[in-house]
Amino acid sequence: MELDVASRAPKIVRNPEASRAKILDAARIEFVTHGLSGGRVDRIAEQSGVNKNLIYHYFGSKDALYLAVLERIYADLRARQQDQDLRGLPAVEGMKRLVSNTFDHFVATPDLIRLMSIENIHYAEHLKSSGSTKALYSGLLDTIRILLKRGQDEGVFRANVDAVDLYLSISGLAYFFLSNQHTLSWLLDRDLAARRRVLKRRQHVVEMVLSYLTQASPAEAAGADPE
Amino acid sequence: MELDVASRAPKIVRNPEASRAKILDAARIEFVTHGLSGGRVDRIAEQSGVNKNLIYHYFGSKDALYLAVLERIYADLRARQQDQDLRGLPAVEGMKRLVSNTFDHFVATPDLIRLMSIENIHYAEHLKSSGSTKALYSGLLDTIRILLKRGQDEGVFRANVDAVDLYLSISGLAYFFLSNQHTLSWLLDRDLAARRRVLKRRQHVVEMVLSYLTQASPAEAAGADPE
DNA sequence: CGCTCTATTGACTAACTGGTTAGTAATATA
DNA sequence: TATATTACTAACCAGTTAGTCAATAGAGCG
Repeated sequence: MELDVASRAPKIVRNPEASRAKILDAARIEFVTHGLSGGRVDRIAEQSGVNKNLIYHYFGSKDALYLAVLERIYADLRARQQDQDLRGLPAVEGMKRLVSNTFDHFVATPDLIRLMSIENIHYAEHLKSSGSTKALYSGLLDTIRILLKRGQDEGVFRANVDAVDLYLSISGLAYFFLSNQHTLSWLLDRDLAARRRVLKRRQHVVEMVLSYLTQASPAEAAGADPE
Repeated sequence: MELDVASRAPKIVRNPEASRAKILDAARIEFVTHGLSGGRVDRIAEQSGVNKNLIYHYFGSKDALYLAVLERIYADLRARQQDQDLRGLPAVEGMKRLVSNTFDHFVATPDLIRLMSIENIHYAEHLKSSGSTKALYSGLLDTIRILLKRGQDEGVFRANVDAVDLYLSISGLAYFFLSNQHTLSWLLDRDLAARRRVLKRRQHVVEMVLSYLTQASPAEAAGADPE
C-alpha cells in the first residue's frame, strides 16, 4: 500500500484479440476513406489507440493489413449473402427478390463498394494474392442458374440467358449508381444519395432485369412459332 | 568566331506548349496508373523529361495538375460524344445506337473509367472545384429524352421512363463490367477482357435496355385497356 | 518464485515527397 | 541595344512515411 509517491504504473491492459480488432476496424475506416495509397499507417495507429509497431507485430506490413481488411469485408459479404432460400420460390418472385436483395446489400454496405473500386484501381493485385476469397460467387451464380432454369421451364423467362451476364447486369445497375454517386450527383445536378432517388432506382433496376427476362428473346421472336 | 575552347552552350530549347503537353501526357499516365494519392510528381517529371519545377511553374500543385488531366479527359469525352445525329433516327434504332455507342466509348477509353473511379474515391472533390465540366451531360440527356418521346409516340416504348434513370442504367451496365474487370475476372474465373466476352456483353446490354423500353410498363399492363 | 513467451511501447531511421530557392539563358519588348 | 519577361534547371528543404530496434512488463507455467 504505497500512497506516498504517485504510483506511475501505466497499467497496461493486455488483450491481443481486442487490439487486433481495434486495428482492423481503424484500418477499414482509413482505407475506405483514403484508399490504399492514401491510407496512413500512423493514422490507423492513432485512431485505434495502439502503438504503431503493434500493427506490424500483428499484420507485418501496410499491404498485408489492407489485405486483411479486404478479406474480412468479403467474408462478411459471404456470411450475409443468404440467397439459398430464394431457390425455392417461383421464378419471377425469386428473381425479383434476388435483384432487390443485391441492390439493398450494396446500399447497406458502402464500404464494400469503395473497397472494390480501390482494389480495381490497383488491378486486383491484393485480391489475387488472397487464398480465401475465390469461391465467393459460386453460390450466387448457382441460385441465378436455378431460377433461370425454373423460369424457362415455367415459360415465363426467355431462353439463352447467361448467368454471368445476368449477374453482371444486376450488380452493374446498382453499383454504378452508388460507386459514382459523387461525380454523377455533381454532373447531373441531382442528389443521388437522397432516399427517394435510391428507392426509385431500386424499382427501376428490378423492372429492367425482369423486363429483360420475361420478354421473348429476339431469336425466338424472329423464329416462326411463338407457341 | 571562337572555335578554340569547346563551346559549352547547352543549347536549351524553349518550347512552352510542347513542355506543357509532355507534362500533361505523363501526368495522365501516372494518375491513371497509380491513382491520385499513388501518383508521384517526381515520376511525372522523369517521364515527361522536364524539370520538376517546370510542373509547378505551369500547374502550381499536384492537385491542380490532376485537375488539368481530369478536365482534359472530360473535354475529350465531350468532343467525341456525337449523339446529335441519333436524334433523327427511329426510336428503336436510335436507342440501340445510343447504347452501343456508349458501350463502345467506354471500351475505347479505359483511362476515362479509371479516372472516374479515382475521382469518386476522392468524393469528386476536384471535379466540384472545376468550372468547365458541368454541362457535359445535358446534350446526352436531351437526346435520350427525344428518343424516349419518339418511341412513346410511335407506340413502341413504354411510358414513364425517367431519362436520368435510363442513362444510369445504360452507363452502369457497361461501366461495372469494365471498371471492375480485374476483381471480377478473378472472382468469376473468366477473362472479362477477352474480345469475345466484350462483344457478347455489348449485345447483352443493348438487349436488356431495349427489352425494358419496348415492354409495356407494369402500370399500363395492370390497367384495363391495352389498346 | 523464477522463467519464458509475447503483448506492448517509445524512440529511431532511411527513404521519400511535395514543394521551394536561387539562378541561367532564351525571347519578347521598348 | 538595354530591359523586362518567361522557360527552364540543379540543388535543396522541411515534413512525412513505412518500417525497425531495443526494451518493458503482464501472463502462464514449473
